[in-house]
Amino acid sequence: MSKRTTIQDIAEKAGYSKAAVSFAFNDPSKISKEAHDRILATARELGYIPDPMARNFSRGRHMALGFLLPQMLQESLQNPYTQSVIRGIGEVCQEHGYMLTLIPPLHSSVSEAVKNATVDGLMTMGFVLSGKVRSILRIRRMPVVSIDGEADDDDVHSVSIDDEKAAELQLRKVLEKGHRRIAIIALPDDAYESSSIAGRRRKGYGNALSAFSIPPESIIVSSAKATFRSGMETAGRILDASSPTCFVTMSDAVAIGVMSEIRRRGLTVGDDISVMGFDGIEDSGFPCYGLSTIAQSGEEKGIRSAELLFMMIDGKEAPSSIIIPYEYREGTTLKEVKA
Amino acid sequence: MSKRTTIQDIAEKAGYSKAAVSFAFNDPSKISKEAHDRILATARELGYIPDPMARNFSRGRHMALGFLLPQMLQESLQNPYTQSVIRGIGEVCQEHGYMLTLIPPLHSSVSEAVKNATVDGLMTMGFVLSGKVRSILRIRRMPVVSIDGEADDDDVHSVSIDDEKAAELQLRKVLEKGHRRIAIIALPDDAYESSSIAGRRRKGYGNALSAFSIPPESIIVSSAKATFRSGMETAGRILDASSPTCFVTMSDAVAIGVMSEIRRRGLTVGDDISVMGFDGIEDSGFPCYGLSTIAQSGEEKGIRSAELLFMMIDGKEAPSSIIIPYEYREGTTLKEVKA
DNA sequence: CTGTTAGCGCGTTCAA
DNA sequence: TTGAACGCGCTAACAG
Repeated sequence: MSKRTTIQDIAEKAGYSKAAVSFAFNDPSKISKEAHDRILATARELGYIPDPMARNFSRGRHMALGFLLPQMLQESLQNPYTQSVIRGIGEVCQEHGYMLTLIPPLHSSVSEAVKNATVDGLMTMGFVLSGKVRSILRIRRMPVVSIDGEADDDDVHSVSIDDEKAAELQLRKVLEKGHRRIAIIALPDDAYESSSIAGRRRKGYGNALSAFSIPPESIIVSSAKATFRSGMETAGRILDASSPTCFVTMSDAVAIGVMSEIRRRGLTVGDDISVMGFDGIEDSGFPCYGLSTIAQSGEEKGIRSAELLFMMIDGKEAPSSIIIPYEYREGTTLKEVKA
Repeated sequence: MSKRTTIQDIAEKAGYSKAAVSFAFNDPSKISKEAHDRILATARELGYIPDPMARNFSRGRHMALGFLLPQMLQESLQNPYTQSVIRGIGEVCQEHGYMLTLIPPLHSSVSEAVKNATVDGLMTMGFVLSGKVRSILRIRRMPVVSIDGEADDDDVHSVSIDDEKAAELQLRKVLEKGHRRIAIIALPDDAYESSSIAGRRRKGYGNALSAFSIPPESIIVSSAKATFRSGMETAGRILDASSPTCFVTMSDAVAIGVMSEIRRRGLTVGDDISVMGFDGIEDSGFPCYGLSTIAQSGEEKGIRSAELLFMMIDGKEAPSSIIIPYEYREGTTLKEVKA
């Protein structure tokens, strides 16, 4: 197995210096057309492609953005909403000539992963960064954008919607339709903190309830991972034990699971039991069978996050927090409660 | 903005050589416990983390596998089957302490992307690598695994099922149920080649048809991208123009779209029109409402591919082609044709 | 066994 | 157009 062809080999064979070869590939205007031609011809002949890692190393750039995966690649990637966010990020990366690196916990450790990540910036979605991880990021001077994360933070910039208000709107719509036997399926609090997305939305639910003078105790609240299956299972458990007139979920994926379980039991979504989702994954081409939901553009979140990250990487002034819009999307799964 | 802390700084401050510092992080057994402690303490104090890029550069490894995205990040990532493959890859990466890099066409060029990809190996799914790309890969000595790609190839190893046989089985099941007015929705041929996945499966369909002595002309064949939306639209067009008793698709995503369109028209899947899928995405937690399908494990494909890649990276002997099993999965969407 | 020296990997880029 | 320094950590060879 012969050694790789290096810039040196080309320089020698072509009769120029390493610098000239480098220019031939990066800035032909700095050398003569003749040199340029000769060098490229030699490169083609010997089969030479500048080693991207060496290149990145000397330029001090990785040409990749990282997406930090909290735990299981499994769950996160299963959610169509996450996918649309990734798609948004991917678009921006592509424009900038960047790659997108998925970073799973390295040997089960997020901090190890962050220590070793060869990326110019990092994004995270919906989970609270531990102090340890943040300190590593600070030492590495790595720009971070937290999607759906804590809003006000010195180091970590964020992109999100106003989750409290959005959740309040969501529940208001349900209450306005007369529902009182409501089952809320929240996202798991990844921390017990109220700064988490689930915490903020719960607060919004509280606001809606008190606006309608409804005691929080009358509402069934459980939580489920943002997957279809988890939605099915949770709905199953709830329906075994009680009979809500409406399910309110914090994610469309869960809502779809709930709907599927409702149908499995021979009931009709909408007429028998109402369902309210959150995310608006129909936008990403996913069939949602008329799911009523709070729509927020995952793609836009991804785009804005990546753009934010690139601003930081380029040393430009960047807003510490971006709030994107949301809206109630009327569907056919939320109906007036039966008398 | 002060400079990053380097191994040099730690060496000086701790009173040891650079080598000692390096050992402290990589192979503590080569130095005394005392030195180890002092060095790590100093590192913590000054805020030092070995630069992963420099590390990778000197070790000659990227610690990342690449997943080449043919065109739009959009479509590929939208398909639950692709996701399950990625999940499989992710698992293996995690075990090996590797990252997974998604590689979109760089500035719209796949070859540019491949030239610049900082990964130790590459995977591709369901599309034929151009000669140009292959030559780049050869020059870069980059191991490649093609998932669902060409089977027999010198450089490119592959992981797939026996698509021809699987497709034959799929159509046989449909024919056995008495269907004759059949609409096949194939995948687009990404090349006009019969070596493509769509080509191989079409061949299988041909075999099934001739086994039943049915003229191929009596079958409606169209093609659609592997997305829900595309499935809906294509089904819509077909139903506007004709009335098949059964849809046969090359992907569950399309099948789900078809089912959704059938329902939208007030018809019942199974009783009015049968639907047959391909992939078995239910395994990945996706609600498929009893879709009859040819199941192949995406996760296993991902796992085997990544493992294959790691063998090649480690210079071990690796099989040039891996065939994984598939099976017909009976559901409720394929029924006996009405008399 | 502990620790050091020195050179390497491969392009990039500045001063000449 | 080029020589030489540089980026940063790894590691073979060697000395105490």
